Amino acid sequence: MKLPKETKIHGRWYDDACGTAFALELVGERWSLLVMRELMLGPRRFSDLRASLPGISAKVLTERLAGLEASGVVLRETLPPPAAVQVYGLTEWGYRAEPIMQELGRWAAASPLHDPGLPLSSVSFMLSLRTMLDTARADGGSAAAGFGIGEDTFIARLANGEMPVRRESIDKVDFAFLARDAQVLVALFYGKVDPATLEAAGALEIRGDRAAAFAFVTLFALPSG
Amino acid sequence: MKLPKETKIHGRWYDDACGTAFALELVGERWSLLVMRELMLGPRRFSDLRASLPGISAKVLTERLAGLEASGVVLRETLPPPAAVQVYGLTEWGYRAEPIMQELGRWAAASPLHDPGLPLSSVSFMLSLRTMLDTARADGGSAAAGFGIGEDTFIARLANGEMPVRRESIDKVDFAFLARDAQVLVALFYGKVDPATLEAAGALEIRGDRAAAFAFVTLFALPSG
DNA sequence: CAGAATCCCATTCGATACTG
DNA sequence: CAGTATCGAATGGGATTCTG
Repeated sequence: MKLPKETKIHGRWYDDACGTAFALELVGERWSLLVMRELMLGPRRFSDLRASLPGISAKVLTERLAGLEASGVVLRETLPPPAAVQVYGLTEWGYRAEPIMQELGRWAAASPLHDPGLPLSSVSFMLSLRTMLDTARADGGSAAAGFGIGEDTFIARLANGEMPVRRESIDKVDFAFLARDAQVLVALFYGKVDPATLEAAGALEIRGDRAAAFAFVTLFALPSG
Repeated sequence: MKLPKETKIHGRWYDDACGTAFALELVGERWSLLVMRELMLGPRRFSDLRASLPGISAKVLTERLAGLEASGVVLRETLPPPAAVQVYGLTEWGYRAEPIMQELGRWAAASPLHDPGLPLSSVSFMLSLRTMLDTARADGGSAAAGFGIGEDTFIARLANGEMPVRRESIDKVDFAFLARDAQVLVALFYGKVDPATLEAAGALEIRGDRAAAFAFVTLFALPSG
């Protein structure tokens, strides 16, 4: 006779009261943190997530979402009619995991083995901007910067040294960067490639106040050493 | 004919330039971060590591150490004679991973599911002190606090709002806490259990300047909510 | 299209035994 | 003590299929 195999929160790996160990039990499985990363800028649908995470299978995504939901990190909700679609979003506590990803990224960026040539999801790029914002230089400045990356649009609103980013349509911004993919923006913001070159290649379009847009780009930089 | 199967850095999981994803390729395997945690306060021997990580097998520990060495996180060295034993330590870059663990711990501590009753390694406890130091209250203060936890001894040197912790014998400190295990110190520092109770139970001994020791304890607290 | 269910192979893990 | 070797069991994850 088999027990009905209750939803397990994935049984206690490390017998350890350390907060780090507990966190790893919650989000230490393969893919978990990357799923959370993709939700960090707002709820998404199952297939959006799948598309943003090259290599994840439907099964694994289902499992991770279920696990994260059981852990109180993810919330599954059905949008009100007429949309009536299912979306997954982070709980308030889930959103507070952003510093974990920032520290991981900051640390890994200092590795000599890092290959920045790989593809990048639009969310990854937008989150990296938040991490790489030079708060000293940005302080006092303010701007509403639009981003169009493939099908996705975001607005980053710089004010008081903070810069929340939201998935939002980009009308009413001071300027906007429209790019085919996130790598183009990596070249622009971190590679400091000349915008004119990218525009000439048809990979980038800058709308609105171009001077302000160029100034905005200078607020971001990879850690120096 | 079989290829000699070169040391693989464990082949590319996520095809993703995001720093977070890359970090997870380096240290995202089960146990990796906990091994690093145990090395965070100084080099250890294989069997010390095994003893501090309840549940890890010799095989997995060997594999993780090799992987971390290949990634440039861990360094294997042989102590000069007459000791001549093998120890594993973090590289300079490896030590810079501490904020990752702090953020993980901080975040997980806010979970309602966290069970603080589990056993805790001495390193976990000492690292938690660094995380939970109330820098506002500690600023200006200074002290050399000794800790004896089981067989391990550490000194935490508070000065200028910083508090490095080192594996070191505890003579020449202002005061020292001697405890049977880390849980006793959790009760003292975070549970705010009366020291007298713990001493009466034979679980704790406080040496040196007791008043200063009591004041020191008040500098640490779990996040309020 | 969203996602649950099944199948099956590859990998990983842990226990035990063994070695310098 | 510091691992290596081997083996069986558990798990993971891709592919495919099925349902609303």
